[in-house]
Amino acid sequence: MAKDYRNTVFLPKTDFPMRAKLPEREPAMVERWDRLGLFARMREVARGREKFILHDGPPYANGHLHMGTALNKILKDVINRSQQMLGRDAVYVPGWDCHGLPIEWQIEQRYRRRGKDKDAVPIVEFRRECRAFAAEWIEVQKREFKRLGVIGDWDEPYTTMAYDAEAVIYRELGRFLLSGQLYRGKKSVMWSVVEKTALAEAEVEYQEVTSTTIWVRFPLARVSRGELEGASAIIWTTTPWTIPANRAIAYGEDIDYALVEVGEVAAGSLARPGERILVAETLLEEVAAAAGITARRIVARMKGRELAGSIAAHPLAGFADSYRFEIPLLAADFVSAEEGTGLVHIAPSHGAEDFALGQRHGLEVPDTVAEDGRYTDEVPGFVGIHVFEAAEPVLEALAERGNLLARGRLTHSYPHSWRSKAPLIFRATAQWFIPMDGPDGLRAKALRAIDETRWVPPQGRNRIRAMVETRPDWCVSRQRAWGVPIAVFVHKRTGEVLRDPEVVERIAGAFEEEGAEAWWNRDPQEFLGDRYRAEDYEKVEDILDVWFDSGSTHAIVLERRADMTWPASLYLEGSDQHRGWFQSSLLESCGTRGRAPYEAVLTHGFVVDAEGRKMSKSLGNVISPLDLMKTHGADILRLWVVSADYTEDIRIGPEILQGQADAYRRLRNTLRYILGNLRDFAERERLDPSEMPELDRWVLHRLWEFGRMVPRCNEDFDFSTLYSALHNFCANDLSAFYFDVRKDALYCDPPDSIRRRAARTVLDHLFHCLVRWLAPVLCFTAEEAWLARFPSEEGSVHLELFPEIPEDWRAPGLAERWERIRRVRRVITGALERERKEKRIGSSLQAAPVVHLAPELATLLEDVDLAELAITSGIRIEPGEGPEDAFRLPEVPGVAVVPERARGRKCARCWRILETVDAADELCPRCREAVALLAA
RNA sequence: GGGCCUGUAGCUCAGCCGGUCAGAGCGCACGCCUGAUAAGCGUGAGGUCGGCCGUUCAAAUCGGCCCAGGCCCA
Repeated sequence: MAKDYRNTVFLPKTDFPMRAKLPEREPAMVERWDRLGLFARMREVARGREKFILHDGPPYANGHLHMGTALNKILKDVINRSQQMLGRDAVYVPGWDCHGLPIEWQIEQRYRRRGKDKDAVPIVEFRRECRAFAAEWIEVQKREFKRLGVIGDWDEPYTTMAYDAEAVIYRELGRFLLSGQLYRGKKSVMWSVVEKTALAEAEVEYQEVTSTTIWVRFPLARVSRGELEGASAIIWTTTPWTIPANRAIAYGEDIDYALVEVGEVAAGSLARPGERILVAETLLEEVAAAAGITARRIVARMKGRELAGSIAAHPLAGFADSYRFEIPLLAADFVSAEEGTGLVHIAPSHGAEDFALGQRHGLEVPDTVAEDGRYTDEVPGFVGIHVFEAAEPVLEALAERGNLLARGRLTHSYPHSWRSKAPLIFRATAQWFIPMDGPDGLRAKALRAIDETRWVPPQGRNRIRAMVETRPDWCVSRQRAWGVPIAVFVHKRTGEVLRDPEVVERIAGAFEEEGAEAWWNRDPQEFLGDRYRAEDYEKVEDILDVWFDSGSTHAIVLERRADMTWPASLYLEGSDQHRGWFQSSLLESCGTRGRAPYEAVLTHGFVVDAEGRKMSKSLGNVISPLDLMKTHGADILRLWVVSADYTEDIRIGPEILQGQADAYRRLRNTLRYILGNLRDFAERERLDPSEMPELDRWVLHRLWEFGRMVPRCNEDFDFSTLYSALHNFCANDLSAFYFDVRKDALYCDPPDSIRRRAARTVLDHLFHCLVRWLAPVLCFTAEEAWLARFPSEEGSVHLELFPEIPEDWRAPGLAERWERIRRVRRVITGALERERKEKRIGSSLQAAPVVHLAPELATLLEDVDLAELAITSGIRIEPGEGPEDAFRLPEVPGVAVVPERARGRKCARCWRILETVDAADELCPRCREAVALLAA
C-alpha cells in the first residue's frame, strides 16, 4: 500500500456545482435580479455611455410564449447584453401590441357563451373588457420572458393601449391628416349582407355551394393585333351578379392564347358559326364543350403580353342605355390557365385582386351594391335587385346583348360568415388611405430610407424593397371596436375632411386623460370647439389598422422617454415582418419624419422541427419553450439560439437540444475547473506574462486573439462563429491540452513555483475573460460562476464590461509554434494508444518513450519539456529517423516514437514514475520539497 | 403561380470571388484514467457536398431544370 499524500495535493475545490439544475436555480436568479433592481443598476453603471437602442417589436398580448417569440426575445437579449458589455448603454424597453381583432374576438366569444350580443353592449364597456384581457396576458408573458433571462425595463414597459400611447398613435394619424396624407377612398372588402358589416379573413369560413357559371363575350373594340379585329375575349365567372361592375379583363403575360374561329355548333348552343373567340389554348377544349362548339379552327396563337393595349366593349353595352365603358385588357400575375378561359373578369368593387389590379391601373370602383346587398342606382337596369337574386336578370340582359356564350353550374367552396353562416360578397366600401404616391411621395421616401438602412442579412433589403415598390396605398381603416379610432370629422355637405390642428390636439388631449374611449364618451362638439358645429359633421366611427399602432411605437417609446434616442439602433424581428412591422414603421416614420425610425434591421428565420418542417398542432411537432424551462433551462435554450445560423430557419428537436445540453456541460465544467483551481488565489501569486513559461503565454496569446474576435462577432451579431470558437477553445485548447498538462503543476508543485503561479495567473485571466464573454448568452450560469468567485449580496457579472486584453499578451508566432508542437504531441499520444491497446500501459505516466526527431523539429522542441506536454513520466529525444517499427503519423513527418515503459518507482504524490523516487517516503524530489514546505 | 431564401458527415456549423486528398466541435464506437468523477484523457469510424443536366482542362463552389423545406404574397 502506497503512502497517502492526498491531503498535500492541491486538488480543485469549489462550491460551483457540476450539476447545473437550471430549472430550479434559474428562477431563483431571476428573483435575485429583481431584488437587486439589476436593470436599473445596469443603467446606472452605463450612464453617459453611447446609447444602443434596440426597439422592441411588440408581441401580441394574447396567449403564452411559443418557440418563435422565445427565439426573438432571447436574440434581442443576447444583443442587448453584449452591446452593454461592449461599453454602450443598452436601454431595452419591452412592449406589447394590444388592440385588434384576436382580442376583440375573445371577448366576443365570452359574450356569446353568456348569450349576449356584442352589438348590444356599449362600445366603451366592450373595450374595457378588451383592456383587461390584454393586461392579463401582458403579466403572463412578462413573467415568461423574465424566466428566459430577458433583462429590460419590465416595470415600465410600453403598451399600445396605454392612454398616452393611444394619444400618440392618434397624434401620428393627425400628422398624416394635417399634411394631407390621409384620404377617404373605396376598397373591396369581404361583406356580410345579413350583418351589414365588413368581416376579416379570420371571421370567414368556407362552405360548398352550387353557383351558376357563365362564359361571356367581350367584343374587342380596339386591338393590339390585326387578327383580333372583330373577335371577342371570353371570360368565365361563378358570380354573374358582378358583371355589371366589370371594368377590365386580366390576362397572364406568359399564357398561350388561341384565337379560334367557330365552325359548327350543337343545337341550342349560344355560339355562332363564323365568330372568333379568344381563350387560353389549354382551356379551349373545355370552353368549346361548355358552349357546344363542335367544330372550330385556331386562326392565330399569341402570348398574353401581345394583348397589351387592347380594349373591349362591356358585354352589357347599350343595356338600359348604359354600360358604354371601355374595358382594358391588363396583365396580372394571378391569372391561371387552369380553369375558366385564361381571361379574368375584373370588377374592382367585388374582389381583392380585382381591387388591387384596379388601383394599379386607376380603374373606377363603382358603388354597385348597397350594404343590404341590393344594386344601387349605379347599376342601370338592375336597381334594387338583391345580388343573390341577380343571376337570372344578368343572364337575360347578357343574352339580350348577344354576349352570353354559355352557362353552367359549379359546386365550389365559397366564403360564409362565421356568425350568420350567410354567404359573403366582396363589396366596395369607404375606407381611409395613406397614399403611397401623393404629393409627399411616400413611396420614394421609403425606398430611399431602405437604401440608407443596414439590413442583416443583406437580402432583407431586396425583400422589403420589392414590396414597397409595388404595394398599393395603405388602407388604415377597420370597421371594428378595439383600436384607436380614426377620430376625424367629415363635412356632411362637402365631404371635406376637417383638418384643424386644434381639433386634433383637443382629441389627443382627451385620449391622454381617459383613453381613446373619449371618442365615444364625449360630445363631438367638445372636440370641435367654437369654430365648427357638430351637426355639420359626420363623426367617423372606423378604427385604425393595428399595423398603424405598431408602426407608431417608435414615437411612443423612442421620442418620449428621456433615456432613449430616436432613431433606434436596431429593429429585430422574424423575416415575416418585412411585410409587417418593418414596413408599417418605415411608412409611418417616412410619412411623418422623412426617414426610417431605425438605423439597422436584423431578421431571423422561423423555428422549425428537427426535419425542417414548420411547427403545427396538426403535425404534432410543437415544442413549447415553457416545457423546456422545466426540462433543460433557459441557458440551454439561449445556447441553442446562438449556436444556429438564425438568419435562416432554425431547427429544434430532442437531439438538437441534447447537443446544446452537452455543449453547455463542457462550458460549465470549464468554468468549474477554473474556479476549483483558483481556490484561495492571492494577488502575490500573480505573475507578469514575461515571467511565465511559454505554454502559459501561449494561452494568453489565444485570449488576445479572442480579445479581437469577441467584439467583432458581437458587432456583427455573428454569435454562432463566436460560440463555436469559444466551445472549441474550452474543449480543445483548455480541457484536452492546457488543463490536462498543467494538472501536475497545479496539484503538485510547491505553491511558490513559477509554473504553478503562472498557471494560476492564467486561470484567473481565463475566468475573467470566459465568464464575461459567456455572460450575454449564459446569463444565469455566468452569474452563478461570478458569484461563486466573488460572493456578494449585490454583485453581478452583468454590471461588468468585456475585459480589456493587454497588448503584451500578444505573442506573434506562438500560435503557429504551438500548433506544430501539438502535432508532435499527437504522434506521442498515438503511440501510447497503441501500447494501451496491447495492454502494455494504462495511464500515460507509465510510459517514457523515445522520440526521434528530424533536425528542424529538434530545433523547434529544444526548450520544450515533451514529457510534461505528453503527460509521460519521461521522454528521451533522439535525433534522426528512428527505427523502422517506430510509431509514425503520415500527416506529421519527421517524428518517430518508440514506446518504452517508465523506469523507477511511482511517486506516491504525483504518480510519476521516476528513478529519483525514494523508497522510504515514496516521493520524487519535487514532491518532497512541496511536502516539506507545507509542513513548515 | 410570384417574390425572398435554404438544402455539406447522426447534430450544429466552416469551406462556396472555381484548382492540396471536403474541415471543426459535438454525438457515436473502442480503450484509458479514477486526484475535474452523473467528470477527464486518447484513438477511431462516419459525407453520392439534395438530385439531374450543362459551362470549364478543373465545380461542394458558376448556370439551368427538378425534388424537399421555410417566410411573404396570390
